[in-house]
Amino acid sequence: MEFTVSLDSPFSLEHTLKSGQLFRWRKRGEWWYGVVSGSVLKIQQDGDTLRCITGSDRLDSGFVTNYFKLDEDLEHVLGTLTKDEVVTRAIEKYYGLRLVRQETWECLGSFVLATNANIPRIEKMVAAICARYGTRFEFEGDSYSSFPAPGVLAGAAMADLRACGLGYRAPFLKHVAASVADGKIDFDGLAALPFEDSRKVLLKELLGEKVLLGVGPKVADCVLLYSCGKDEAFPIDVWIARVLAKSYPRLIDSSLRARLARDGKIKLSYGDYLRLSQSVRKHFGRYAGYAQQYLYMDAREREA
DNA sequence: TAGCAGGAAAATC
DNA sequence: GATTTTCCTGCT
Repeated sequence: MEFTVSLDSPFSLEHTLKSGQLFRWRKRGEWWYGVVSGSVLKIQQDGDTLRCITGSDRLDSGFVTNYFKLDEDLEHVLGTLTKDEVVTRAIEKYYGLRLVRQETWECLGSFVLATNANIPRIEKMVAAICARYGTRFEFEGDSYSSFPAPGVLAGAAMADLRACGLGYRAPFLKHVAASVADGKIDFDGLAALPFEDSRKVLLKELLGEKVLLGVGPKVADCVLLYSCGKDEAFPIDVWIARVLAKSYPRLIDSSLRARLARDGKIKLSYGDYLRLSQSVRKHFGRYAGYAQQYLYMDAREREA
């Protein structure tokens, strides 16, 4: 199926797909190829038009609009952020970068793998579990695999999971997959809850047993921001922590600031994370997640 | 709450 | 080629 989507709000496909939210997009020639919802979405931006070619009728213009959140007025969103030189420069540089709305299970499964790994490695791990456990299909003569269903990963042998290069993350992914397969997390309900409540759901325990092993506040924030439309979520990873320490010290409470100055290294305890997260969300406002994504992109590109 | 381990691969030296 | 770092969380 082939169609176009006209943009009436700023959008940069390139910045969005390279911003570290998604792990399954590759550029070949002028086209971006992604496996989304079990089919290939092939897409190219030409000014204010998106050209799309898909392998499934389900991936129509409505789907694309929803996936890239094109219904969200980016100018308005960025206008609400509390500006300063640092975030203003990042926004100018990567203007059009948008948060996406990916499928919650895939997002959760992917970010469980993201602990202590860099992006090339995460992409490799995700590709490996898709190839090993996903459903294979063809598009334009090439072979692709869907992101595996939770029930499939829940039933996977630990040794096979480890063989995908997951290391110590293998048992976490299996556990999370089993919880999801057993319906212990109400994904649909998440979007309807206030932000802090939705995060509590992802971090919750039942009968003294953690429901989602390997999911702490950072991963929870990623899931809520990238798949549940919680635009106020502000995931704090090592890159963002460095940006905050360098450019936003006044958002960091004195105790943490003192420890940062003392040992230089940035390690956030659970309590540190929640306090800092709240402080930063209060500063940037209800679309804080957009500020986070622009700052993250800028910090990473600067390094490269 | 603080300290540490965890597995493997990428970055860096 | 060795060492350090890596979009962190769980356990004690």
